[in-house]
Amino acid sequence: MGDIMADGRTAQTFGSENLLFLTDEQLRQGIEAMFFAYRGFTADPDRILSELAYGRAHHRAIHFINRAPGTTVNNLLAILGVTKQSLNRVLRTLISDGLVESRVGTIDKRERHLFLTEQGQNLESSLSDAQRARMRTAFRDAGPVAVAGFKQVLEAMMDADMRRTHIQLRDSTT
Amino acid sequence: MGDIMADGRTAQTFGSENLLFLTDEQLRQGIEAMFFAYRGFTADPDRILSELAYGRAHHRAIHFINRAPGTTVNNLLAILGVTKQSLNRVLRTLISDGLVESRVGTIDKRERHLFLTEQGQNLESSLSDAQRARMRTAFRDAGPVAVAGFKQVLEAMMDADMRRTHIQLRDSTT
DNA sequence: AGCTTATGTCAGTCTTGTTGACATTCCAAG
DNA sequence: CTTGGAATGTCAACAAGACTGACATAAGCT
Repeated sequence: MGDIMADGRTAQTFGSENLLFLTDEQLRQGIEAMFFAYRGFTADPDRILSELAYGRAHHRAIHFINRAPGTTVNNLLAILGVTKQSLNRVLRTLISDGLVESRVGTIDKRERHLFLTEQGQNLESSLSDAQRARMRTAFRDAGPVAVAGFKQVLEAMMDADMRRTHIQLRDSTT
Repeated sequence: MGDIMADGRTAQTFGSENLLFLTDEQLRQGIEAMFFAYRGFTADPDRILSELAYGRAHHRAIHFINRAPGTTVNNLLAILGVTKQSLNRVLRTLISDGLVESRVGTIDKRERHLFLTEQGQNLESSLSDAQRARMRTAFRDAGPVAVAGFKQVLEAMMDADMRRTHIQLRDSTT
């Protein structure tokens, strides 16, 4: 359809042998690699979470509250890309379980600023440790050049607003 | 915890400046990059699917049936990593909607071999086109070296059995 | 003949997402 | 000062897609 040639190469392939890595087959392999890798990426924290009756949504909230302590609900909403009702259900359980603290804003009292309690930080650490251990092994096995390429491709794959959020988080902690 | 040093570097960091990309901060950035990129990765097909009352589960089934036509239900189960009840629900709708055909095996009549109908192939194409378009742009922007690194890290991140499945699929179509 | 395998199906549960409606609180503009 | 809108929270209902457990059927294997 459209730009697909009969032999399965894209139009860009012609005129430059450097672009042979853009065959449909190469792209499909990239797609499958993302699928299988994401499974591995989430497997370790998922195991820990399932024992605590929490899910991935709780992990994501905990991760980004840890990353940007004092963030508002609205800000977290934008990062996570879910509805406030969805996030609220997760936050409610985390707050009532004593993992997250919600403080009314001093400047704007409508806003709630979110922080991890000590207990929340402990869970964050154990989830993060598991995920980082896998990432560390993968990075070490692949080497620095591969890691640079990995990040480059991932950033190019994001939506523009997510790329902005990602870069902002990245640079704020470097 | 455990191997985390006070300054946030991992134990491996010491003794080799080449391994500075393994700081906890670098690993965290990798984790977030995966999260944001995966959102972009699924965004385009998700839009198409939502108009057809299908979800990601249908997409995954269609993708791998297209990739390995004639595959059995059991085989697909292993690739997708879900329960047969979960997969069956998806397959039932796809078969009754005329996108997938299920043929009783000739050698082993217990097995069902799965194929995309012409209609199924059409949907696969439009989903795949959308996803490949994004992947193609990302690959082109990042360049061949980055793409090689990207694939290398993703493979290192997979569980061993998923890596086997991935490599098997990759080599069977090259 | 009996055990195992492959598949399908029914019933129930859980997480996580959705929409819609409505209340509260507060800032800011008229 | 009042009113409109923004930020937040809550309730209710619903759907997708994962899960477990149980059971049925057919076919292959020993």
